[in-house]
Amino acid sequence: MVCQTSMEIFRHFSVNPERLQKERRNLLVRIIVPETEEARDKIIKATNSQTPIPKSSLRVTDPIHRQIEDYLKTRDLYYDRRKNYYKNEGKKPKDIISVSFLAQCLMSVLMQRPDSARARPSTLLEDNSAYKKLYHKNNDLVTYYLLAYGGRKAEISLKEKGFSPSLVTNLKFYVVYAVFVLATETLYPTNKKIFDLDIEDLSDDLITQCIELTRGIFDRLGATDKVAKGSEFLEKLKSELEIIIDANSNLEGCHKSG
DNA sequence: AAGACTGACACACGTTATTC
DNA sequence: GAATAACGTGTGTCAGTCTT
Repeated sequence: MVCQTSMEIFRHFSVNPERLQKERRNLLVRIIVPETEEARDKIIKATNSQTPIPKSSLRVTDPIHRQIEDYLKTRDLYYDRRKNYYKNEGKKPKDIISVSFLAQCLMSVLMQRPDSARARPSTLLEDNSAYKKLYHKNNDLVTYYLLAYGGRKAEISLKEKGFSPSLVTNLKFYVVYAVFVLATETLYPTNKKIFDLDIEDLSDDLITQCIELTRGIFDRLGATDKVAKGSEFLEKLKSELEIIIDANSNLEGCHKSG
């Protein structure tokens, strides 16, 4: 890709200005200034189609991803639609949300598939019906923000608690799922339910509770990669979450009647 | 049953932080 | 300010699982 090449050349001569004198090679560059963002993305898509690129990464030219990027930016999260764009802008890694990470959070919560998010992240995105469900144009952008925010917060929390890198990857999407289940009080959180949430609903306490819950089940099942990729973990987690939800709603019932 | 596909892992490399 | 340590990133291999 030309922008990548030109970027590298610029960096090279920025670091080594003296080499500019000796350099005699030429490079033909065609500069196109698109009128709109849509046109720009079409060009990217067309020029990239010469060399095969996985479908999932080409999807990021869909309008919905630009909308997500624009929205997250207003909340100080940076959606890495164009790889390394925000890194080059000097944004902090913890504020940069990769396309695949958001996708994994989405499938964990909206499709209740943390196992797939952990083990087979791109497979689901290749499937058109799943993709359309996760990135439906009617989904409110707040939903994407809350999922990105909650996902990143869970990830950071796991790291801060000193969990090993592999344990973090094995647990994080289950934690994200659990957090949103308890926050929305349903095993099957929808866009609508998440939309009604607030940042404060995704508290440190809730995340800690979910980390302990998932960790406990994971350990009991053997704490291996296989467990994190399999289906039993999710089943156990769901049934324990259901018990907690019931207990919470009974508690509320008592408060209201009493 | 085979092939596709995944993340973990190890490693090399470059950048940033720390120390003296 | 240089030397060193710590950290982060990219790449390739590998074992294991899921899909067909």
